[in-house]
Amino acid sequence: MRISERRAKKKREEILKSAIAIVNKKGYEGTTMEEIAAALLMTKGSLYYYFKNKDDLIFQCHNFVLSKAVKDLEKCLRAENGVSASDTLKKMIEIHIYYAFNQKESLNLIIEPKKAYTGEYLEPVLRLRKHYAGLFDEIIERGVTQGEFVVHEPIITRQFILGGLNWVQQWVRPNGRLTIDDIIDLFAYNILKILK
Amino acid sequence: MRISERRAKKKREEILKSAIAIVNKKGYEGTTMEEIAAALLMTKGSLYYYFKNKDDLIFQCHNFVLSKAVKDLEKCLRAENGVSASDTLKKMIEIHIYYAFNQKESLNLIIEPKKAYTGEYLEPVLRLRKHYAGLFDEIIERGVTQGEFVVHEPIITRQFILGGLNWVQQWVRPNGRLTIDDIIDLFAYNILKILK
Amino acid sequence: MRISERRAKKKREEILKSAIAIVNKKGYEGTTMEEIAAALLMTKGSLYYYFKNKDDLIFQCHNFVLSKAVKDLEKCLRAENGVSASDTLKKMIEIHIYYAFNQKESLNLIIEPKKAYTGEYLEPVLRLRKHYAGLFDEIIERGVTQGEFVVHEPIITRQFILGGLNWVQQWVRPNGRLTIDDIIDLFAYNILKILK
Amino acid sequence: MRISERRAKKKREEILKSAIAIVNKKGYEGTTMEEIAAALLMTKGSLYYYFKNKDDLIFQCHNFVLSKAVKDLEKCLRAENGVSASDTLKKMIEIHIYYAFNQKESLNLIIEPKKAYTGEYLEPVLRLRKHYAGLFDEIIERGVTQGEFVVHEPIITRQFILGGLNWVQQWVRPNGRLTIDDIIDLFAYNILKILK
DNA sequence: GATGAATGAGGATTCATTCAT
DNA sequence: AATGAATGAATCCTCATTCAT
Repeated sequence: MRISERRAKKKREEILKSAIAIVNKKGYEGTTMEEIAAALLMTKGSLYYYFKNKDDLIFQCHNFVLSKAVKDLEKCLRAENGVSASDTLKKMIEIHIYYAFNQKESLNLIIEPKKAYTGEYLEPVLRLRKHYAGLFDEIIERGVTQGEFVVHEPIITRQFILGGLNWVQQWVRPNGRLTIDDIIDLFAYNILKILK
Repeated sequence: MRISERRAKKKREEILKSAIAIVNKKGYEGTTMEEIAAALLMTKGSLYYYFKNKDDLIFQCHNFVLSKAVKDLEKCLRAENGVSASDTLKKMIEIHIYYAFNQKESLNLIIEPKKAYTGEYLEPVLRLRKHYAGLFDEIIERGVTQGEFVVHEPIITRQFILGGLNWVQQWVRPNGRLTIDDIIDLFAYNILKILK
Repeated sequence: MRISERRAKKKREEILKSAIAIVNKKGYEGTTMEEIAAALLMTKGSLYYYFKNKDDLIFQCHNFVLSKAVKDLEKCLRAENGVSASDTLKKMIEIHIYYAFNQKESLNLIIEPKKAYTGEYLEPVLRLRKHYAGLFDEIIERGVTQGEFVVHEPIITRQFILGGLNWVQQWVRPNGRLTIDDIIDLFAYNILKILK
Repeated sequence: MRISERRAKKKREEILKSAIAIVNKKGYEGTTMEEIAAALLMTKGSLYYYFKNKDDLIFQCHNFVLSKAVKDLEKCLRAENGVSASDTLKKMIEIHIYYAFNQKESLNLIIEPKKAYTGEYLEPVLRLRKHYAGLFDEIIERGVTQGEFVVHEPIITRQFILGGLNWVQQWVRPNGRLTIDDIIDLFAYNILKILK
């Protein structure tokens, strides 16, 4: 029981990972169950053994990666040592860009949830996204409290910052003139200019 | 001929405008030819007299709006009076947000062109977008030249700024707590903080 | 406009008639859109030009024939001349058996509507059936009023009678020992025995 | 062997009983192997250890119930005490209605066997049904022989009566205005009117 | 120019069935 | 005996596209 359950979970993750790659290449509507199955050398029907339907599968793709990213951000945010808000934020920017870049295939923050998800799946997606965004609110607030940041309308500012960060997936290409670390530095530099 | 040509052109624009409204609401994949036709009290078939196919039509929607936005931006950029770079940029931000707000989907800069457009349509879209972005580069450069802005790596900074601006589409809702004008002010405020 | 409308209606009826034959041979679930289309030398897709979906098509099949039967029964019931209730009823039996026999392919009173129809289609089917049954109630009631019939619990009795009549489709075969007219006579004889 | 055989038989019956309940609720096509298995806390696959395939299983459901009904009818018919044909018939009506009411679908005499059963299963079903009907012929004949009934064309009359009885399935609902016993009385009353 | 009608290529989903373990 | 997993055929339905009139 234990074993088969674990095996099933592993398989589910395997499917998710493969599906994520396809979804991010072709988009939500552009991806077919057929294609996902084929990439795994399975048949369409088998997918339905592991996922209720396409919406479910795609939803779990999104969830899978976003949850991981959230966990990373939270760890960074909860670090107990006396790190300044600026440094924590910079670390968070790094994490975000890491996901957007290395896991581009998996964390599509760009798609509009309302178009991609319906009914029962929409709400959890929105919740998770809100949570994700909230982590940035938290660090901004902390910076303000500690007198490190000066922010007018923090929510709008956070929206602006996240927009800039998300946009990375649209244009950053590996092997560009600048390294990822360069970009992270520049972004952090710009963002701190806004917040100070 | 002349007359009929002109009439056809007018009809084409009429279709575009109606289609844009629908695309804005339902998105690219969510829009059907049927729906576009119905809204104009035409039949599906007739659309094919004016547009080669759906991709063509949607492409032209995008083009139509983006071109108008470009024209607006250019007019603002070319205004000969001695406006400061800051003020010009603020005006440009206003224009962008206006379009992002009112023409949501047809000016969907968030869409990855490589996903949405194929073959003959991809290249013009990319070109126009590059042009659009270039207008922001231009104003930044001007500000730098005139000693008004101080920018490190202007392209990266512009990408960041445009990201923040494009993202507006995803979250600005009419009747929110803040008015569009408030948001424009806040965005300009933040952006100028980066650039100064 | 007139013409094309009329042509469409004719086509719709053509489809219905063909579909009716198939549905009655294979049953509701056993019939596929493919099959219906093939029988008409059309493609599946075309059916959807005329009918919203399978439920709609099947519903209209049922409706088409049942409505005709109802009309026939009503004409017979409303005949102004001083026909006795017995004679009217006999005529109605004849009509019912006529449909069950000659139009066996089309009037399947046997299928359980609740299983075959869903949502929006169930209610009209039930209503029409109730109406059909009501016509028999009417003649029974008339007979009672006129002192011609003596009936205890007319609804139950009518249910019993209609059951016996509907059953005809299960066993009457053309070219049996008895003619249809024989069967009608025998049924009328038995039914009148119940009612008198 | 003996023991395991007996255990298998018991299991088979257990499955049948559970399946019958489901089939009664959802009908032949509406029932899935999955569902039957789930109700028994088994998996789909296991069912195939006990039954060749779905047709087999459903056929045996039908058989199981119909055989029991036949047995009940026969017991009633063979009762040696000097019961009148009328009383025997009334008892048979009671049995039929009891089954029609409680075992709705699995004793679905309304289903056209040729539609539901194929190949090897069709013939036994037809045979059993014929036998079932024959029991009613028998009592009618006995009544005639004993001078209790007067029947013209007994086969047609029996068809009519059985039709009325089978139809019960379609309309009797628990908690109606009349009790089952009321309905049995009324049916018997009407049927005897025909036969006398 | 316009349209009614038809088409056909998919795509999601269901489910009976199989089979290695 | 049982099951988890996989399969594939079948089925409904959508929609861009075509074309004769």
